[in-house]
Amino acid sequence: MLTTAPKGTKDVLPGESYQWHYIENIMREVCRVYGYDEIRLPTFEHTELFLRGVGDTTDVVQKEMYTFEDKGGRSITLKPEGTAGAARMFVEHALYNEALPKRLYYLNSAHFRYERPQAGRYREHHQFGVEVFGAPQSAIDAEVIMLAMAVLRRAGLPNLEVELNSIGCSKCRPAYSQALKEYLHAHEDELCGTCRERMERNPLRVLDCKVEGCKAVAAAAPKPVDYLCQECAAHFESLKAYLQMENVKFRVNPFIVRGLDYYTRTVFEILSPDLGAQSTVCGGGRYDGLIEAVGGPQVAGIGFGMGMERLLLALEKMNVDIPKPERVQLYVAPMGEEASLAAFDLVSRLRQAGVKAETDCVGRSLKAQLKYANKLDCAFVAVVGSDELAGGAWRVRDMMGGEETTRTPEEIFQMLTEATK
RNA sequence: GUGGAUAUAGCUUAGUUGGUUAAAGCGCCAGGUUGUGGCCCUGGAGAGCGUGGGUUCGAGUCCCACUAUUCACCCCA
Repeated sequence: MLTTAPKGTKDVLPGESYQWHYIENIMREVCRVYGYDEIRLPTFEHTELFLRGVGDTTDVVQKEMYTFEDKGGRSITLKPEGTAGAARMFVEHALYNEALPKRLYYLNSAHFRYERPQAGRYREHHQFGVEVFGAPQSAIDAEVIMLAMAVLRRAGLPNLEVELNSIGCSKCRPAYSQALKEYLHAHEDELCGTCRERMERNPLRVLDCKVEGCKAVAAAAPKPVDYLCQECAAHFESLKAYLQMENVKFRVNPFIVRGLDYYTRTVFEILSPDLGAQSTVCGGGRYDGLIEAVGGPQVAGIGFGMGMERLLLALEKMNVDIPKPERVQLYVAPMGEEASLAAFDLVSRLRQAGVKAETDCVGRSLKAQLKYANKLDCAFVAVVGSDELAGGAWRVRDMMGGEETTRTPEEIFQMLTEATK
């Protein structure tokens, strides 16, 4: 117990952190080009925020939140998703008074959901995500989807599928809900137990039930797309036109409705079909009513979340080549105390000059040091003993070929600092 | 929350029909010339077999429970 990480959590080991850096750099770089600014938000929020923002009928809120009372008697929840917190920040700091739209992103943001872990699903996972406030036009929907695709493509992920849907707005939703409920009532006996329950409260969710009987009912059910009001329909058409113009392949999937209540109009998912059961790498949509729901003015919003562990898992499954971290440029192998001091000094100078260098600090024999340097995959090893100290020239071994030259410490310093320039 | 699978050294595994001090490869450490790596050789450290019960003269090997891991459902990133 003591030496086991809690269920559903995962350590990033020293040999794998470079993979995170790889995707983080891509995310930052793509966001830079698209003009998105980074935000960092708290890991926990008042429980109330998620009840109001995400919706208290959703599975996420009802059964997956890590909620507890703090010592001051407040109900606190570790964030299960990122958008509600961003909306809260937007309202709290009155960012709607600044130039809109506000394009924002976050990464390595920890999210918590109490679920049974499995491949690509953790109780604590990290998301890269984007939120844009104050842009109701469909051009932003297209931009956000393209940004997500740009990140995934740059990371090297093949076989991506974009699935798109529109679930309408507060104007057209009631008529649709009505029609859907009537239809579902007529087919109630064909539905599974859960669907019969949620049919009243949250009928949309029946559409993506995976039970065979429900799938059959859902297949013939009224679709949100057929009930869109004129504005929503136009918005959706326009989004599709943007994507087509930019050659973003997508498929309209009338069954994606997403599990968070704040979505309006556009919802989308990006799938990596080779990922197994948890194939959604990225999911998001528009939330034009959320800012108001958390107490702000009426400001449109759209965003997505991308699972970083899932992206990494997909890259691994697809054997995507991630650039290895920089090797140690020089290992200095001293023999004797005096040599150790000289070695320490050269290494310090190299480090200050930005060269990745290392020397012995556990008193190993020369042979053992060379073995160690070999394991580290060092480019060069410099050997210093009493002879070298006396003559002023150290032996420098190229670990690739094995050939040795002699150079003064100053020459070694020059050689390596030149190389990094 | 539901269902299935698995649980032996740091890692990957072997452990015959239950029977002496639990085995191998990799990795780690040290040697194989008194100052030289990657190959090879030798030696060493390291598990008492997930935990707790039970059956038995005797269990890593059988039974039960628990826990953990894992895959799928559900949900979602």
